[in-house]
Amino acid sequence: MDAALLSAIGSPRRREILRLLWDQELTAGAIHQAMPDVTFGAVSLQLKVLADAGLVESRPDAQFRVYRVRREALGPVGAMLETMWADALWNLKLKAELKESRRGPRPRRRRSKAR
Amino acid sequence: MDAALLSAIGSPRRREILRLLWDQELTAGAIHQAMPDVTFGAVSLQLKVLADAGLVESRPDAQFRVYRVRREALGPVGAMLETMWADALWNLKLKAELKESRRGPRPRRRRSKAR
DNA sequence: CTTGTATTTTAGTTTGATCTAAAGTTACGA
DNA sequence: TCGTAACTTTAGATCAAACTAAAATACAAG
Repeated sequence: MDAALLSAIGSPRRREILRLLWDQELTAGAIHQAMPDVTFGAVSLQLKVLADAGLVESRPDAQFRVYRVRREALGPVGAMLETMWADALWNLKLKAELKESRRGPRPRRRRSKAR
Repeated sequence: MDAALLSAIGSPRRREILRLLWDQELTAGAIHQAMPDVTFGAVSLQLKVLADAGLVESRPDAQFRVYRVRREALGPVGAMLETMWADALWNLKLKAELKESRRGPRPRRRRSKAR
């Protein structure tokens, strides 16, 4: 219930992750597969922000790392998010919103392997 | 109850304004007086963001413009903010947090009048 | 120990958010 | 109508969030 929580859920990208994790545990890799427009590294960084804010936690599981939401940390905001996600209009807006809110460099061509 | 609300309360500066307005109406000028580290223009811009998110509204009053919080738009988040503000520890942290989270240019010396 | 897979961390880049300063707008009152 | 006060908007500057690519780490299994 502090400022870090509020700024954590202020980011559409992080809300996207929360939504994926809302009713299932997922590995970092699975989260990344569901977010094809960013690199694995970017997902990992946002997971760290969420973890530092206490909104998600992870445990090792063989060679994987499994993430889950800590709903209790969200308090009443959890219900708000659920309402937003249940709203069909919101779903339609999601893609546009993510595209709009993109920051950072555009994808670059991977340098072709030196031979 | 949409994404604009969540990103609006994600900013410490805007939460500071919400707090000032929480239990009283204030003119834009009065808000600025309570925030001596930013210019009037910056306050006005943040008030616009809050108004666009539906979190505050304003009405003209003679030569002034009076702002007030629309608590109903905040839903359960309002109670969360109150809890945060009631927490004495949070109060101690406020100044440091604002200093840390500053963005944009540092104040420049006002150019001395050409003579 | 080596190889491969999963993830984190680092270094560097881009862009939007936030700011300042100044110009523009609106409304009151002399 | 003119001036002034209150506020908003614009143009430009700076900073940190969010990204990419690549290097580093962790850990399992052969």
